Amino acid sequence: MNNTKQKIIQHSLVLFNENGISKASLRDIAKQADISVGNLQYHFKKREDIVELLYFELVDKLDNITALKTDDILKSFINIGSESITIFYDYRFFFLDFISIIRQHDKIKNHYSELSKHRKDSFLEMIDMLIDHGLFRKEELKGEYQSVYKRIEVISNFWFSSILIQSKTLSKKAIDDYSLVISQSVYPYLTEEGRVHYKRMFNEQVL
Amino acid sequence: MNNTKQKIIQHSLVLFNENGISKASLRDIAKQADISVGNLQYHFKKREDIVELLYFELVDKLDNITALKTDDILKSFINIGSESITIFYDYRFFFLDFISIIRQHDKIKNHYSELSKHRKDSFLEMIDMLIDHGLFRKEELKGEYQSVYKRIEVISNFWFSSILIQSKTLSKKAIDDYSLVISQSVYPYLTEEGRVHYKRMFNEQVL
DNA sequence: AACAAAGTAGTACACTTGTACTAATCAAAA
DNA sequence: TTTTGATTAGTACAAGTGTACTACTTTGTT
Repeated sequence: MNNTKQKIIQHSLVLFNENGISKASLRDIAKQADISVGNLQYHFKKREDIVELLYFELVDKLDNITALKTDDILKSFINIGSESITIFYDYRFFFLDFISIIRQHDKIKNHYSELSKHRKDSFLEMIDMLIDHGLFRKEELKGEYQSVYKRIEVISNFWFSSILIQSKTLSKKAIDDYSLVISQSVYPYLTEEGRVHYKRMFNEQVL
Repeated sequence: MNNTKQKIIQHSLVLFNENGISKASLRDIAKQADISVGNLQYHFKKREDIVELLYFELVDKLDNITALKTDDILKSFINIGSESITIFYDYRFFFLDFISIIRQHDKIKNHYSELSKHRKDSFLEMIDMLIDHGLFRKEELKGEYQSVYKRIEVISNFWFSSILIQSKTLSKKAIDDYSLVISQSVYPYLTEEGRVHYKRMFNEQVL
């Protein structure tokens, strides 16, 4: 990608993450990237093109999460979550402005919808494997693990928003907090054997 | 409250809920309420005053959730959640624009922060009661129920946002979906006796 | 009836925004 | 070297926004 173009999206990302998309005017971005507004417009015909490009950058990075095939399947299950949220953090503007973006970009909306479906399928597949390995218990309610996924989905999409509501700023600590909350949310579904693994992984103090 | 003022906030709420705060200009609101912009400005010096007033309306309604002291304590536990989310729905603009509101209104941010703390305390008290009654199991991880609350908090705050990401519009069905997801999220913490109650309440098909 | 206060309408202004447009500069190929 | 196309800067404009301001109308009190 062009050097200038690179500079633009790089600085856009910073501005977006800091104060939200709506607070970053084209003039702000141009100034930050140390180029003229005319130049900015030359590279991005429409303002929203920047957002789209950043979104698909995010998607790319998510696609490249390798399952990290450890022999410990529970560990890689948890790892995928951690890696995802780490990428989310880098593009947090997207999640902080989720609704307004979705309302404006049908393309992004549709794409993310599809992406979520895939992620859900992968999740459920992984759960099946974990059940087969005797680490997770079987479903006791109808659609129980779908419901588990739904919860994790909401929490991951809006974790940073949730943090920002209560604290002044957002830091990388939010990533670890997320991992803790998610792993704890999964704990009750573990079998005896699964809990042994869990304990080993987190050195969690089981009461 | 004044009749005109009432009309303003009523129509503001509709517009806000439909397309988000940022898409509702003062002229839009005035037009919708069938008054002049001048008149609108007479009643609300600053645009943000409307938002604040609506927010405190929401808070008022939340305060008035009576515990509905059924003899069934599990039922009233679930009921509080349902009633909350029903009120949330009426003021959904607030949750759909959560971050931008928070960024703009320190007053609201601080207030909601406090409110959340109270809600958390109430939640944990209720859990203690449920444990005492033998319906919930004891904590097995450190801060386990705090983590449960955190999850419920995020999900309730961003449930409607989450729905809107995937579907075209928002309907009251979202309320029931929420109740299902939340009750399922609590199920694994129930004791044997608790699960009997649960089954009775929801006629849930336990596999 | 008179009058003060509250309520209402309409206009105007200053500011910001996205973006269209033109001219200047640069890079590279012929 | 010339020339062509890509890149950059700067200016201008139209639209929309919040809000200040003035004048008119209604209401209620004395």
